[in-house]
Amino acid sequence: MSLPLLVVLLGPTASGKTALSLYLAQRLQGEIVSCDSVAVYREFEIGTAKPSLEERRRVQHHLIDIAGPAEVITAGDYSRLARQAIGEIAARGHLPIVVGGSGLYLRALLDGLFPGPPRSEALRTRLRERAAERGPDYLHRLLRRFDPAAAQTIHFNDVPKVVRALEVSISVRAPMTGLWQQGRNPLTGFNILRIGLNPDRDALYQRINQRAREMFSFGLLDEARTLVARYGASAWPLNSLGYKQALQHLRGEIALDQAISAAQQGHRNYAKRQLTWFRREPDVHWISGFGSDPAVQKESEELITARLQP
RNA sequence: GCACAGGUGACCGAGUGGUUAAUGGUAGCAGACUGUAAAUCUGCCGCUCUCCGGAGCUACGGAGGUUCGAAUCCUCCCCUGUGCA
Repeated sequence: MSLPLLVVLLGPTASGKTALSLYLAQRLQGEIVSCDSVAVYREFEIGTAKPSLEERRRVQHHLIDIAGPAEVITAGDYSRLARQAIGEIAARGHLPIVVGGSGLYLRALLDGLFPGPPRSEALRTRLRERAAERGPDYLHRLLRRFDPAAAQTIHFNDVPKVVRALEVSISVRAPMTGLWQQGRNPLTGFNILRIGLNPDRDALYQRINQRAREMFSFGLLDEARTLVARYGASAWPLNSLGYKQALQHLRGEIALDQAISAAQQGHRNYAKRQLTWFRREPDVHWISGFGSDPAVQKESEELITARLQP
């Protein structure tokens, strides 16, 4: 009895994951499970390069627009919801295709997270207040007491990770790295095929530059303005690439062309980080090219059909 | 044409006689990443070789000069900006 197939399509922003996923879903009776930490939010449209409504009518999409702009979705939330969606798709006899650029979300989905507590806003605020009083090293020194092993791995400048480790260690009353020993809760029951898109770096950067510029000409500023008016400037996803720069311009801090080039640069840096993350992902079938390229689409389709017929 | 100001490594920009291959920043490259991850953080970053301790070479517009020693001082030349003509 062979396990149902789960296709995972990964790659940096602007590598053509959407185009490829639409092609594959249509050819192979697939449904798409987005793995994108910003596309989960409604009303974030232009800056997220979500598939269009027309595309979403043609192919069933999941995990897009599942939360309001003022809500917070975490890797844990994503993992649970995505697993549910994948199970349902497989039960329907369709091919689940996970399409993503958010490395942590993908890992949370495939490998799971350690059995730790979710974030605690109250604890975090308290920690940060103390840190403000007692200096920048304070949190890391504290972590050395609560979880020496974690303190060893986490750089003292990496405040968010230090805070999370403290948050876990304090609320569980045991070192976080001890919990890690219990392992993760990986996704089971599927035969996973990972396909990675890896276009030429210069070509990718050019495409990113062009796309980021288009976001502005397609109305990113208006969208950002509306979101701020409705949900306030502190809505978390407004910190995302493109939106952040749009807001800086709306506040009059930078000129429009500066906002555009900052957004382009942010996206380029992000793409590079994604590639670093995905290089560590096991068993990826890397294809060098864009997902919009027919040859790449053909090659991916063949990879999948080879796995479908045992 | 004259008067100022200035030309520094891919870019911006400090340095104004000696621990200077040259502070910072940006870009770029590489890496990390266990519940905000489109976040956050780390390393490398003139060239060549390296037993990774280091060794050699080339560098601050160009050419000369002063000096034990110059990106830093002097002379001439080239170029840029601003002002006056």
